[in-house]
Amino acid sequence: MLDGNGVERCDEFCTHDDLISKLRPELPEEEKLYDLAELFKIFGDSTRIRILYVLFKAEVCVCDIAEVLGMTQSAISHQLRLLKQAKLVRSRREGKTVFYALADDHVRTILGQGMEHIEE
Amino acid sequence: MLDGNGVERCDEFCTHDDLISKLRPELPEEEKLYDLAELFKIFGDSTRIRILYVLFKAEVCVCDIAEVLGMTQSAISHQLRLLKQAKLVRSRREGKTVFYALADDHVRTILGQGMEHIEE
DNA sequence: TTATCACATGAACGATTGTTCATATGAATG
DNA sequence: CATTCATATGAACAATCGTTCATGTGATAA
Repeated sequence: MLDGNGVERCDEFCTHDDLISKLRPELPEEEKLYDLAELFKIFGDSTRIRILYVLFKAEVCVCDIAEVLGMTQSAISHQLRLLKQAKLVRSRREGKTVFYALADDHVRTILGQGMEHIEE
Repeated sequence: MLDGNGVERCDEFCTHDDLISKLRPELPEEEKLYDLAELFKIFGDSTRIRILYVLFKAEVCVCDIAEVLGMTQSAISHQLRLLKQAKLVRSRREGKTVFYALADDHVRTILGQGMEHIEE
């Protein structure tokens, strides 16, 4: 499956060696591509998407998110943890309550672009 | 876990009923949010991200993608199928060879925005 | 301090997902 | 036609992921 395995490689006729040697160095670092996939993985769950849309316009506490989405506080809290680790949301404590909000307009843009795509 | 379950709900004091009743109707349709998550799920895999970046500038055949990424033709083909179903890539047949390319600039924008986010 | 409330977290189970292997399709060539 | 080559696809297994349940943490108030 790796290079040099003749069985899995195309013939000389199909494999455009010059194209390949040109493309390879133009790719971003392997690690960045991995991190990028990890980022989109966070967007790739309907519960998290719904949470992000709840936060689209307002700053909301965990309890209210759970209430709006009809899910347990625990499930929401687990997802908020992932969203925060990915820096898609930020949190602010006020007494016993913790308010969450979208981290920046970057998140809004990505959500908007995605929404445009599926509406085509 | 659904509404009306007192155990899982916050108290009156925490639950901001007016905020909730204001937020709920502002959310996009449940189905759209689900579809949006499905879209981002496609971006959320490093193999697919790498394929998309191979296609970022050039139109490339399946065999060459496999060669550049050092993976089997089968694995690449399976992923290209998902990418095409999500309309992130388009394909063009030329004899025995099938060339793939990014579907539109929408895809480029989403990739670019994501890349900016992780580089912050 | 003790009790209560809002939220966070660890373990575990069921469901989803990506790869491999084997095989099938579809196009060109002899 | 039969063969070859590029690609597509089905089944199956390992690994990852999201939820639930139980419990822990941090803050307020009595």
